[in-house]
Amino acid sequence: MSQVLENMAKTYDPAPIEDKWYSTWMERGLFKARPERDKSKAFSIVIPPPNVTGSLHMGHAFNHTFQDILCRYKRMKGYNVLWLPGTDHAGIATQNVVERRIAAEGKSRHDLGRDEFVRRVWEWKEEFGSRIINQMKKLGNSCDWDRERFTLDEGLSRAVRTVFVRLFKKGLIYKGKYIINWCPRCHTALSDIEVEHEEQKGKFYHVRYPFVNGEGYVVVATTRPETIWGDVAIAVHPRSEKASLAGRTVKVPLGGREIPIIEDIMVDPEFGTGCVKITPAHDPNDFLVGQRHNLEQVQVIDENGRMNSLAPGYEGLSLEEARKKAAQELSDAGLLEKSEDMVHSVGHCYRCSTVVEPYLSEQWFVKAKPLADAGVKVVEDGLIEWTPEQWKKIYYQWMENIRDWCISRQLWWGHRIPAWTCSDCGNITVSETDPDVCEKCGSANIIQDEDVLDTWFSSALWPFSTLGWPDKTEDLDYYYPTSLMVTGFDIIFFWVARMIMMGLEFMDEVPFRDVYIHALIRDEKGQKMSKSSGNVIDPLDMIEKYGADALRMTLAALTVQGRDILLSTGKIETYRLFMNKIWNASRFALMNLDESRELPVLSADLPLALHDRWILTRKAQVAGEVTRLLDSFSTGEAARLLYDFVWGDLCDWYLELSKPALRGDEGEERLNATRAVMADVFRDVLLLLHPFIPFVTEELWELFNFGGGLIEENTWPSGETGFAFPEAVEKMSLFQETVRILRNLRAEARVAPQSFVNHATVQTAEGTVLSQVVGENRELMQVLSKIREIRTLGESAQKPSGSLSSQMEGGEVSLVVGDILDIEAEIRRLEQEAEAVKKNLETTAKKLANESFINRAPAEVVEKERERLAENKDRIARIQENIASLKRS
RNA sequence: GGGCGGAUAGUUCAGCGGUAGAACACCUGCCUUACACGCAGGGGGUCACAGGUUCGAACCCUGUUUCGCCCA
Repeated sequence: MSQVLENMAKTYDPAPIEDKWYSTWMERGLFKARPERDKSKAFSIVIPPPNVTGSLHMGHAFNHTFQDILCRYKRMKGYNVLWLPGTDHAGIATQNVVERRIAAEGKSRHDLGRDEFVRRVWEWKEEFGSRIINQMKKLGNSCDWDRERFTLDEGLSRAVRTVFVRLFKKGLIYKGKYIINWCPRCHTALSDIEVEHEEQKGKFYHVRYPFVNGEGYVVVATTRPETIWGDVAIAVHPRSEKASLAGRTVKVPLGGREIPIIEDIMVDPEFGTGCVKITPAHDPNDFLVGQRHNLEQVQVIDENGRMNSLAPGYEGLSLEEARKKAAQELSDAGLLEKSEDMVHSVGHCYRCSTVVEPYLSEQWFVKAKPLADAGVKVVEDGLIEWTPEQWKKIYYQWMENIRDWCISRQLWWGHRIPAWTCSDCGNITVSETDPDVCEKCGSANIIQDEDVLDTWFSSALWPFSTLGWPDKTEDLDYYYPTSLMVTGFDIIFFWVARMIMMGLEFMDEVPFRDVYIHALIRDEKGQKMSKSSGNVIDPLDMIEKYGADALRMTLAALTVQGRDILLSTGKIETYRLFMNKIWNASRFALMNLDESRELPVLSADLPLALHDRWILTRKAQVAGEVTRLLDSFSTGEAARLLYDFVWGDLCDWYLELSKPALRGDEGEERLNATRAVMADVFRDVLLLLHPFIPFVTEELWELFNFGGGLIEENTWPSGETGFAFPEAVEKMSLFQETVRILRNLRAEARVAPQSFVNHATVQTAEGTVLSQVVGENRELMQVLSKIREIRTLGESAQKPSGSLSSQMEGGEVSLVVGDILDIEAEIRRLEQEAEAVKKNLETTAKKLANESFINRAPAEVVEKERERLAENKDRIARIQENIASLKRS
């Protein structure tokens, strides 16, 4: 045995191989993208940038595996591939992490001051930012790491500023005092989509507001009695029975302010009491009502989510405390009519889950409508294809109802807004370079806005900012628009939609041609993986335990359109076994190819056996199919097809069938032919598997010595090989069926697995395919079924007595066992078989008895049914005969 | 309230007009010279329910039930 084989472990161990090959790929510049002349060859993907301070979770692993499969596939197809990696500065999340860190030192960011705090975040980024990048490498990501970007790096910051300034000058960015979503814990504004709504139990308080003049009161229902302090009006619907109340004045039951009853169509007369209290500073709908009616905005809640001094006696209370106290106070005053249980939807911060407060403050906004209109049009025009298509609808729905985007965040970590307010004239100067003086009055008394931009603002520019924009770069020219965007449905609004809007606005072209939206990874019970529920499966643990290939193959094979993926270690285990299978199959092949270091070449004049022609044909079919599947982003089906082909066709059948020839039992020529076929099949199988499991295939490629450099530098198997024999597929399936029946009969007869049965017969009419198959492959059939002699018998021939038999397409297979010990049992078995055939026969007969079936069904379907009927009739007759003969004996 | 998706073997899921499939799990038996991380054989399903379209429906249509997600 050669050196190579001796070094090949009996069990596949990924650990020593994966790191070795990743460094080799890097050294050889395999992932390096180089723009060239022919633009039609460009294939580019920008990675959805993970949070720089995060670590790789299963969602990333899944997302990246998908992209990596396509990138590697495209390289092998001859494309000029760029997979551009990078990370995101994740404003809120990262700032939170660092704040927590310094809190451990007993300090707040305010103690440090802005500059020092930002310095500390950068420090943290330098320390941990490379972690996730290294984790991506462990997975095998074939990114061009020389082009790695970060949303806060110099170039991207320049892009952000350029975009901000241009949008501002175009009137698409404005500053204003509006009600926004405020996270009292993160101390920042959030955009609408950063709020997660959740159904919660609460109380619906029915509160009396007494009239100022005269007796009586109106009843208003609210879930938030603490905001009564900020009430400035009561609204009724103009066409409801309550409309007559309009114009009267009531007294706010807390604080006693006198407020008017007004009419507004926002009120739903059917809901609650039909009277709504208006608190413009603390409710988004009320805010709009307040604007329409020019109402005062009374703010009674502060930025920490506590009551302020405008609510005397409540100052400093949390909202929950205030709510309780208000309810109590109202009840004591006899002003609480009733309180009922109610489930209502409450907004939470998507970063820290704190209840979000509608909060009145001055913020920056993007006027989204004009941008969204363009974004809808390009999708309608088919310039961006969605897979699966259903997500298009969700996209339209959101884009068509888009609201202005609040982009300012009260954070320190992020792109600081490039706007300077003049203390003298109040003018705002917005500029790409830091200005020294006010552009209007020339005063040097200008102060930069304290806020930073939403991280998603910079992410929206990712497809072009990473390629060098605003500069005109070669990369941008060659790789933009990118080919494909791969991401989860949860960030269609956050990211996909905004990239489309920004791409169109600044590049005048879509950011990507295809969007592939995938599902989420969940645990085996279907729960979302989260640290708090302790059900996280860490991809790095899995890589360490099973190897990156096994994890990748699992993720690929489990991919199904439109369904979440329920992952468990058991599933990864299954695919780890597949790695071992490929490894050992290759080991077997190598043992038999090894004698001559030169690889045998497949040629037309070699004596090919049925199974050779069959495996070559199947391989070509599979190659064609996998190609088609990958072109339509069906990585899951492709992976499953390859799994079945390798394990089922190649290992279970072909390798077993090749053994006699490889032992030399069939002579020199057959030995050579078998080697040539085997080498050819393994070569293509490794190529086809490579995008899915790059490490083990690279290792095996080298062991086989297939040449052509690294495996990925070789050409993708097209499926058109010139070695396809369609008739071999049908013949092989008859061969397999015969063997299966023989094995089954052996088991029925309780023949010990290792012992040989003397003989068996296959009874079939002269000249059938079956008789041909048996005639041409007798020895192999005997080997696989462990029978010394298999004879073919003509239709009318007398079958040897004492045999167990079973029917198959075109004939009867019998295992001759001499004395049948249990004749009764055998009769029962045959009767069962007859019963099954009869059932089939009945359905077929019913169909054929139906005149409209004969008339309307396609001719070939009818023909097939007729054949089936005849076949089943024969089978039953033969079984009956067998039963009768058993009964005679 | 509006929308989307799922319901197929014990479990996880393929299949999406022409006689129901895989993987795990289960049962029987095997260390057969690549692999016991393996091999061979086997059992197991009114394809949620009710209508409809069709010669023919797990598959298409309409309802119902139920689970999950998104938006308000």
